[in-house]
Amino acid sequence: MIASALAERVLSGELRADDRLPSERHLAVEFGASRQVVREALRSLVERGLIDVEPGRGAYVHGDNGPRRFPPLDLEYRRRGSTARHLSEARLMLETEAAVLAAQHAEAHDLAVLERTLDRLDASVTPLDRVRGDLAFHSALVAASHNPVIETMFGSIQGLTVELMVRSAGDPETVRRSGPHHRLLFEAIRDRDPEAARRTIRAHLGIAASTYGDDYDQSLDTTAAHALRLIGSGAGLETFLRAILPDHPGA
Amino acid sequence: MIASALAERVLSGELRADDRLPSERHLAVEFGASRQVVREALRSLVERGLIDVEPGRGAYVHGDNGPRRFPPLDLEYRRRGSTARHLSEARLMLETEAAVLAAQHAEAHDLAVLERTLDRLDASVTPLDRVRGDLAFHSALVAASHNPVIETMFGSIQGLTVELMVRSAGDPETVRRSGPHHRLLFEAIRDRDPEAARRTIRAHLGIAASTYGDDYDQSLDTTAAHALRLIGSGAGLETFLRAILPDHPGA
DNA sequence: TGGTCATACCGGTCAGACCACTGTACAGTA
DNA sequence: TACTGTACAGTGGTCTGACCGGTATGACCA
Repeated sequence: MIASALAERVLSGELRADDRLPSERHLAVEFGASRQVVREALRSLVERGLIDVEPGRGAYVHGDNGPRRFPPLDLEYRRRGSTARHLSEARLMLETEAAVLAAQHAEAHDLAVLERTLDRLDASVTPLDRVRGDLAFHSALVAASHNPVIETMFGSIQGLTVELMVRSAGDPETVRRSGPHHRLLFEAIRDRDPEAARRTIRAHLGIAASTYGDDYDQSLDTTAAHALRLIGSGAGLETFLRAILPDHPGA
Repeated sequence: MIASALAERVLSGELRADDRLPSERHLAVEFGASRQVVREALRSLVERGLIDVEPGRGAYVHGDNGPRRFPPLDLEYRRRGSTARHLSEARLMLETEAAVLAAQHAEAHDLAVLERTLDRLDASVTPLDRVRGDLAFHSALVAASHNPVIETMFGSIQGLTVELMVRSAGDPETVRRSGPHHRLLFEAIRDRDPEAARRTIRAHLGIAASTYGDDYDQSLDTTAAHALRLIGSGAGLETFLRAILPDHPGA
């Protein structure tokens, strides 16, 4: 009840991004409840991404400033028995559409970001760098589509996408063959050539999919375990993932 | 901390669907914390959909039985300023891919469900019936893709899709022109013809997109308001939505 | 004017108590 | 012996009051 009422304040615009909510003690008085109940309600709102709570300062409506986290759906996908094939199919769908739209809608700022991520990717040395750079490039590509629905859907697979990228980054042959696609993709978008963009992204992700072999129709957990073996990393995937997506809730 | 530890138990399979969690008092002892802190952690898990809490009985791991709700992302899409165009583009992307995959992977059960929803759609009389039937058909189509990632993404726009469908259902010309596509789509899938499936779904959704006119690049809120005017419904969209998706959290 | 300290307020947590609900076991009655 | 009702243990839901560490502001002093 309290959670719903407060959520309504946020959703209705009564409270705006970065606004401070009344204190727990004030809310307890206002709703005629104990502070504990208020805290539980606030916890719900935190979990829904509507607010952020800062100890000693108060609770604030989640800001529109800075990079917004995408609602990750790793859990949902895992629980539905998704395989590497399912994920790859979905990723191909998203990035193909995004590339085509980017070739139509990308603005100067988008191109600058894309080029910057390209430079960074070219300068990558370690697998961690390469995965970071790869993710940045593909995220910039999807952002250049200027379709927030598609972007959000891509964000929902971001953590799992990192696992795919770990796999690709661990195979030198894959890196060698698919590497040039990044630049070609950028050029297709810069030159407003949707068909070239489509062909390039499909070729690019097709190569990544070919690294799977017997794992392609295995569950995502199996896939992730093998990914780290490929890059010979001593750390667990969780640690690796945190290095790349610090805000990502544990999968 | 406690929330993470418990989530891990659920995700690791240590606790399975419908298993009962230890009581709050037991968890408080186990984690050396107060019951209040345990309750807040449990509230987080509830909000994440991992568990259900039943007063007087205890907390249970969310069951795998019965129809699973898709995590709706209406709020996220609205807050990112999505328009009817963005939603339509994403929907076209999802359903095109789903139709192609369905033509490759649909099984006898899928075809039976599709045909049943077709019959129901043909028998529709009121706008409510038509929207219900339309949603059922398109959901069955996406399910026939046998890709849980794509299905989940489609589910994330389900509430907003209903709003699109309300719009189409309110225009007799749109209903007349796009109606036959449903049967054609079914036949393409039955006959294992991905290209026909692709063409048909694109034509089908293209007609729906043409009902927008000036609203196409307006925010989704504007679009929804106009939708109900088209069908001359006395009820608000919220009521209409609830009649179709009873479990849908308020948008 | 800048630095330090005190105070008010913030969220985080604890302990203990009480309430309504749920389920099981046992006693009483037909 | 079988059925029904009651009591009790256990459940989650909530309240009250207290204490802790962190934050921010204002007052005072050098």
